[in-house]
Amino acid sequence: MSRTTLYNRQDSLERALQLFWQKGFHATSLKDLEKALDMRPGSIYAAFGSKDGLFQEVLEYYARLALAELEYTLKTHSSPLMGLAAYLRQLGGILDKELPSRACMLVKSLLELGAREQSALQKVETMLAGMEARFIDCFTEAQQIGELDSELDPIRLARRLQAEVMGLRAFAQRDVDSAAVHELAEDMAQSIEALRNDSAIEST
Amino acid sequence: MSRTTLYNRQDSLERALQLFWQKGFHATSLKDLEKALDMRPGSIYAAFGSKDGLFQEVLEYYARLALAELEYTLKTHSSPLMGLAAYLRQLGGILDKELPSRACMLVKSLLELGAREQSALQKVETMLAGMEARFIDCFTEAQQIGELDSELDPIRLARRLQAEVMGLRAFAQRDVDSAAVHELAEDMAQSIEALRNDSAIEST
DNA sequence: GATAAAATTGAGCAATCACTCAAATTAATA
DNA sequence: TATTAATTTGAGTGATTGCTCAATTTTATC
Repeated sequence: MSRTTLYNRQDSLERALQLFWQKGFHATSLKDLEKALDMRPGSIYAAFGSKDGLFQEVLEYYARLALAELEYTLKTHSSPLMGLAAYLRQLGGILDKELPSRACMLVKSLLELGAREQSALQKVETMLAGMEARFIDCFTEAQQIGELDSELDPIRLARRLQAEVMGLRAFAQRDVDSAAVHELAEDMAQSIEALRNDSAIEST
Repeated sequence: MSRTTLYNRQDSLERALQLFWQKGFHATSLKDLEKALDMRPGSIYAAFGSKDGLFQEVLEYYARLALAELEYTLKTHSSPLMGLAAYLRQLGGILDKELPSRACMLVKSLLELGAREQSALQKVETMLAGMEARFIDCFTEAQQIGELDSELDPIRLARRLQAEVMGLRAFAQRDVDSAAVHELAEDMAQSIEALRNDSAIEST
């Protein structure tokens, strides 16, 4: 009975991600996808239902990667605030890597998608809320260990940080030097570090 | 001889701006434009050459408005830094207005357009550089009147501010409360005000 | 009112869009 | 090896894309 799928789903998502991330949803045609995935239209529709369906699965894949990267950076640093600062500095090197786009794919989608792609847009919103939630946890944890003033609002700080990341990556999409983006990220990282309590700094 | 144009060019640009700003370049069809401008395809092409040509003229119109708004805010405030802070606070109210999009149309275009729209993309880049240049002038002037520490780099501050504006407006495109955006803008505005020299603050 | 030049029209072009489905192919089981 | 069910194929669907141009309409001048 049956026949095992020829195409590796993860691999297909990876290839589709390259395309969608670079060109956006509307500018990516099914012809493009057929070529990139080396699949015929029928196979694509059997596997993913529609262009929109494939896009949404790609979005989830992207968000999973993005969250994992943040998680790794946080884990490999000594404290929440130092971890967030490192995350920003890491983004400062985004022009050196060879990526489909410097801008965040969630933000690209947030700005591009309209009411006709409401379902995907909702997914984007949920994922951005997830990122914000992770930032909130960071600041809350920083307060609990005495790294951050307990008077400050973790939610407000998290939103500010998310806006900074969005801005940094949108700016990096401009035709600018790598050095300019590094400097920008450095300035943002120092703003995070400036939030640290003196006592927390002494213990470093 | 001759016949005067029936359609008002400025009015057409205004209507096209609403569409392009809301839906983006790719998702806006000529059918959409025909309806919005109440013009038949031939007239549109006689007046603007192509969809891309119309889009570029709309971009220029948008940038002119955006720069004028910044200029007005700067002029109606007591100093460069207070003007920039006011500009940010003003953006905090963006959710209250009824605009085609909360995101900056230049940033939307920067993230959406690809190599196939290279000419428009170049225009976007130039206009963003123009905005950055205006910010640089502000910080430089602030230094000249002693409002800003002369050790600081106006270029670096300007890029940071541009990234903040990009981030604020991208964040505002999310499904969030007006209050959250106001708070975010307030925090950014205070970061600008924190740059002011003590002597400048005393003289207020 | 006749003339001429410019502006506007809208049917329709070739190309591309996302997508379908009957037929062919494949692989696991009997 | 034959059977069977799942997978893959790719020619082709109708709709929509950006755009053209011959014909029509309009207005300024004589």
